[in-house]
Amino acid sequence: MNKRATLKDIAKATGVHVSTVSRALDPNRATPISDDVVKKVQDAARELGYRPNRAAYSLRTNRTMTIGVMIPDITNTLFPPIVRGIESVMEPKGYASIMVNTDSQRGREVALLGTLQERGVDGIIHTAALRNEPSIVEAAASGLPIVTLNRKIEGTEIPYVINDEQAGIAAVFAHLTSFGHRQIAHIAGPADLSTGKLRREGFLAAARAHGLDPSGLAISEALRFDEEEGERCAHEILDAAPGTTAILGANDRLALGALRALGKRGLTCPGDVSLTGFNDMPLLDLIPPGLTTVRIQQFEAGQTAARHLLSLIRGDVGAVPQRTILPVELIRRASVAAPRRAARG
Amino acid sequence: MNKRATLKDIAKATGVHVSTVSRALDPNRATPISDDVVKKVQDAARELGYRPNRAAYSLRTNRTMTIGVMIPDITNTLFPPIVRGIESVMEPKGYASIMVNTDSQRGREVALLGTLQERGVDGIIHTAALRNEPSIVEAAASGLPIVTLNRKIEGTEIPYVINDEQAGIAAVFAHLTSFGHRQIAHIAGPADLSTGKLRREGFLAAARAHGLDPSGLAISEALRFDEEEGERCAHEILDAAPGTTAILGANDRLALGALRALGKRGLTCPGDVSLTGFNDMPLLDLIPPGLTTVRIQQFEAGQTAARHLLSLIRGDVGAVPQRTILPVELIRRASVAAPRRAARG
DNA sequence: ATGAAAGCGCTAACAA
DNA sequence: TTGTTAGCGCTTTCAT
Repeated sequence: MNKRATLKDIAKATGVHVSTVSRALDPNRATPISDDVVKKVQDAARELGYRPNRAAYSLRTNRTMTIGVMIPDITNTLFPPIVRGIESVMEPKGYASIMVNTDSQRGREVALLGTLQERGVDGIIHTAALRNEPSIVEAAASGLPIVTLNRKIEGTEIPYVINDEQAGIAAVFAHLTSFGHRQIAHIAGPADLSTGKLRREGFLAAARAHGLDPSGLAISEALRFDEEEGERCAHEILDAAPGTTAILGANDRLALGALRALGKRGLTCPGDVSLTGFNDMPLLDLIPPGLTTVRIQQFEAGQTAARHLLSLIRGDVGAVPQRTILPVELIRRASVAAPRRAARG
Repeated sequence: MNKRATLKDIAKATGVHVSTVSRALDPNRATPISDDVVKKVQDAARELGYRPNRAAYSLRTNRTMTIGVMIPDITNTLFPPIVRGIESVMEPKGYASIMVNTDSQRGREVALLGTLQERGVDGIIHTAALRNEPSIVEAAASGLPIVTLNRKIEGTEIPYVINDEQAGIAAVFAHLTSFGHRQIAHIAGPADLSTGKLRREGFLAAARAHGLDPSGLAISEALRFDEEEGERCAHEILDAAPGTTAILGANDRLALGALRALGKRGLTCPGDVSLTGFNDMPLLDLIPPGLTTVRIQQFEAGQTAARHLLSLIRGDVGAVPQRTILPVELIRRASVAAPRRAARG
C-alpha cells in the first residue's frame, strides 16, 4: 500500500512550491501561471499518479462534492430510474451521491438526514419525503440546498419536482367515464405520502368534474403501496359497494392487488370490473389483462431535480423554479372496458 | 447558515482542552477521563448540536467511513436488494456507501473505480465485475479492501460471494429432463459476464451428467441480458434446431424474450416448447404461463459481502473465506411440461 | 486525568 | 508569476 502522491510530492519533484502546484492543477485557475511550470507540474502529477485528497479539499473548502439522495426504498421500481437520472447530471460535474433508504419511517428519515449533514453533503435530493416531517425544513432553513422530488413541502420555499398527478388521475378517470363507468371506486395510497394525498384529491376533483357526487363513491385507503393492501382495499370496496364497475388504483401495485382480489371473488377484469393503475412499472404490460395506467417520467424527474440542486449549490437561486411539474401519459391497455350494465345517471 | 459546532466550541463552553473533548467523545476511549468531565462534555455537545466533521476526521485518520458499491445498473431488479443488504450491515457500523453504475462498460468501470479511490473509500464491493478487467486487481493489490459479488476474479485472492450458478442450472436441467426433454437448447448470457459464462458451463456440465452430447445441443449467446436479445436468440435456436422442446434461458429476461419469440411463431409455452429462466425477478409469477426459474439470495448476498468487507477493513483477513457460495432454489411454475412427442433416447 | 502541540493535504489570502 | 503563511477540525503523541 504505497500511499498516494500529494501536492508536496509534486512540489518536491518539480522544484516549485506546493501552492504553485495547487494552482497549476486547478482547472479553473484564477491566478496566471507560466506555461512551462503548468506543463512540468501536470507531467509530474501524471507521472506520480496524483489524485487529490478529497478530505483535505473538503476540510479546506467546506465542499464535499457529494450530495445526499434520500429515497424510501430502492427496491421499489419507481426509484432506480430516478437515481440514474440524478447520477447522469451529477457525475459529469464531479459529484458523487450517497443514497439512503428511509423506508418511509420518520425515525430513519431524521437519523439519515443527520448522517448526511454530518458528512457535509453539498445538497440533498429528497424523494417522497414524509408529509409533516419538519427536520428537512430545518435543514433547508439552515442553508443546506435541498430539492424534493414527488413531494411538495407546504409553507416553504424548497423547490420541488413532481409529476402531474392531478392530470394523470384526471386522464384515467376520463378514460373510465368514456367507457360509461359511473360507479368508480378508488384505492387511495397512504395519506402521509404526498402521492397518496394528491391522487386522492385528483380522484375527487375528477369525479366532480364529471358531475359525480364524490360522497357517493367508494374510497378505501391503503396503509402501504403494495399488493397486499391493494387486495384488502379491493375486498373492502366490493363488499361496501357491490355495484362498483371500475376501480381506480393509486398505483400499479395496489391495482395488481385488486386484480388478485377480483380473481378470488370469481370476477374478471375487465369483464366485471375495470381497473387502472399509476406509474407503469416495468413488465406491467406482460401481466394480463394488461393494466391501463399512467406513465410518469422518472429519469427526467431525477435529472431535473439534480439540475436544480446544482443551481442551488452554485448559489444561483434565481435559476430554480419553486415548482416543476412533469407531464404524464395515459397508457391504454386491456384492463378497461365498458361496464356490463352501464349505470348511467 | 449558522455553522456547525466544533470541538473547539465545546472546549470553550466546558473550559477543558479540545483534546480532552475529543477523548471524552470517543466511544471507544483509550485514555481515562474523569466522569464529570465526560458528562459535562457530552452535555455541551448535545446542547450545541455537535456533529463531528467527517472531512477532518478522514484527513487525520485516513478513514472515510465510506465504501464504494459498484454495480452494473441499479435499474436492473437484481441489484436493489443487494444494495439494501449491503446497507443493512454497513449503516449500523457507521459506514455510508457511494453507489456507482458501470453499465458494464470497461471505460466506466475504470473511471468510476478511480473516483472511488480518489474519494478514499475504505473498501469496495464490486458486483458483477467485467471479466478480464485488471484495474480492480491492481486496486486490491495496492491494499484497498475489495469483495466481489456475482463474480470470481481468477488468479487473485480477492474474496468473492456468488450464488450457486452450477447448482441452479443443474436443477432446472434435471427438472426439464424429468419431464422427458432431451432436445434442450440454451440461451447463454454474454460471455464477458461471469454469470453468463458460469451458467453456460453449468448447462454443458448438466447435459453431460444426463448423458446428452453437449455438441448436439443448440446454444445461442445473447449480447445483453435483455428481452430483445432473448427473442433474437430464441429465433436463432428454433431456426437452427427445430426439434427443440425446451429452452433453458440464462436469466429471466432472456426467457421472457424467448416467450415473445414463441408467440410470434405461433408456438405455445409449455405446449410446444418448455422454458426456464434464472433469478426469479419480481412480478415474474404474474406473467403467464408462469416461468419456472431459479431464485437466488440477493439481500443475503449483499449482507455477506458487506460483512466480509468489514472484516477486511478491520484487517481481519483470516475471518474472510476466499469464496462463499450461496444456495439457490428451484421455483417450479407452469412454463415446463412434457414435450409433445417425448424424444427419448 | 488533562494539556500542549503537531500535522493530515489542501486552498487562499497576502506578499513579493 | 510565484512563494509564504495560516488554518480548515480533528486525532494522537508526548508531557505533565
